[in-house]
Amino acid sequence: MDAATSALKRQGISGVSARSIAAEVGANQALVFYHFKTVEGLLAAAALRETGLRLERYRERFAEVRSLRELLTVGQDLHVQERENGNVALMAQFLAGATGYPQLAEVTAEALRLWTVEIEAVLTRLFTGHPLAEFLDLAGLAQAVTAGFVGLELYEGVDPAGAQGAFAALDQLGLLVEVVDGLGPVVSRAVRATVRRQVKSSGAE
Amino acid sequence: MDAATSALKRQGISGVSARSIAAEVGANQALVFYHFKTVEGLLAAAALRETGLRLERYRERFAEVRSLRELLTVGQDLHVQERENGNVALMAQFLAGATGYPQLAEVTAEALRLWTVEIEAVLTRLFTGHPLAEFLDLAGLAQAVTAGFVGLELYEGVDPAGAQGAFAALDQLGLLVEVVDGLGPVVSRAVRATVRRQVKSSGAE
DNA sequence: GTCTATAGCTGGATAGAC
DNA sequence: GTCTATCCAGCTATAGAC
Repeated sequence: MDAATSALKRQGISGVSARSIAAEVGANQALVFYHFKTVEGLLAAAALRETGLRLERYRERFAEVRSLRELLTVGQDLHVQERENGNVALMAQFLAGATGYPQLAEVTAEALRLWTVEIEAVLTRLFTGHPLAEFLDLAGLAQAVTAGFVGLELYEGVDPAGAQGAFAALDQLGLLVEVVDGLGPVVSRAVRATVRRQVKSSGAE
Repeated sequence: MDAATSALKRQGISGVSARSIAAEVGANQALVFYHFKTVEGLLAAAALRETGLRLERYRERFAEVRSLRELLTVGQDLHVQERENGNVALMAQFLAGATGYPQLAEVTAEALRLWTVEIEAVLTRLFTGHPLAEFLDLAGLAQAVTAGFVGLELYEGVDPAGAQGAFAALDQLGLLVEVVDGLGPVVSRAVRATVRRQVKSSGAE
């Protein structure tokens, strides 16, 4: 499975094969079929195992997050580290492989779900007791965060400077939100009242 | 080039070949090499042409956007339409193909840049005269929006319901932002002053 | 469980007829 | 510009020795 992931990182989904994977660890090509039945089966197994490893590694960090900007910081660390390890390219390959490889599509969805659950837990913690909590769909936002992160990862794959710029802009935006958020109870109440009115009239989806 | 994109949509980067592309239009496999030198060359040419077509089609819509939520709406329309046409899967294939196919990486970056420019123009229009305009990095945010959109597209590829949830949550968030934004000059001035102070002390990146 | 060997296929790419 | 024919490399998957 290690060989599968590293072959995928190096050669992409279109270059990977039972042979290239086996060569990665100096093993024999036929073993892939003996153990995993098909190449796709091996890739799927490797994907699930890999996601588990990554999640374990970051669960602690997630638990320590106390603000949106801290979440972004963890995201950035994760981004840098995972990129160095090549796991970003890996995700791209799985997403691409989802077209035409149903088994791969399934495990990729499962992997993203696992990340989303983790993020939703963080968001729930952050917004417990927040005046606007009732107007936010945290499950949906967690999905948006996961999706956005995936997008940033892939964006960096083809335009590193652009991704940097995006992260910086988001950090600045996070700062803004925090400031607005910290304006105090008077503003907070005003916002709350206005939101309630507006939400009613516009019919929040 | 039409054949190239449609083959890519149907079979993914790992399934595409000079033969499968040629078969798509009942042409001969050797023509790929005659006209484009390599398969990768054909894919790159097709990518650029496709991006141009998409952009033309949405430039008008972008020009009519008057708020963040309208931008999201256009994004959602774009999302639905492009997904129906299979252009989402296409983008995933290009991003994945960027690993190991340098020419593909280059044109993919170029395509994303073109979208980002378009979005930055919209953001600039939206935030001209806005009290917080000076604290926002619009170029970076445009990149973040493009990246986020790509992520959502790919997310939907493996988990359609999840992407729906993300879009809904973002819409709700957009509503919130608009409400806060419309609180009037008093709050607006307070935010501005506070932000200025905070930005100075924390040193905005 | 791991190997060799091999069948059968599909791929990129070229030469050359038309 | 489009085709046929072809070379050769690489692929999945299996059979069977060890």
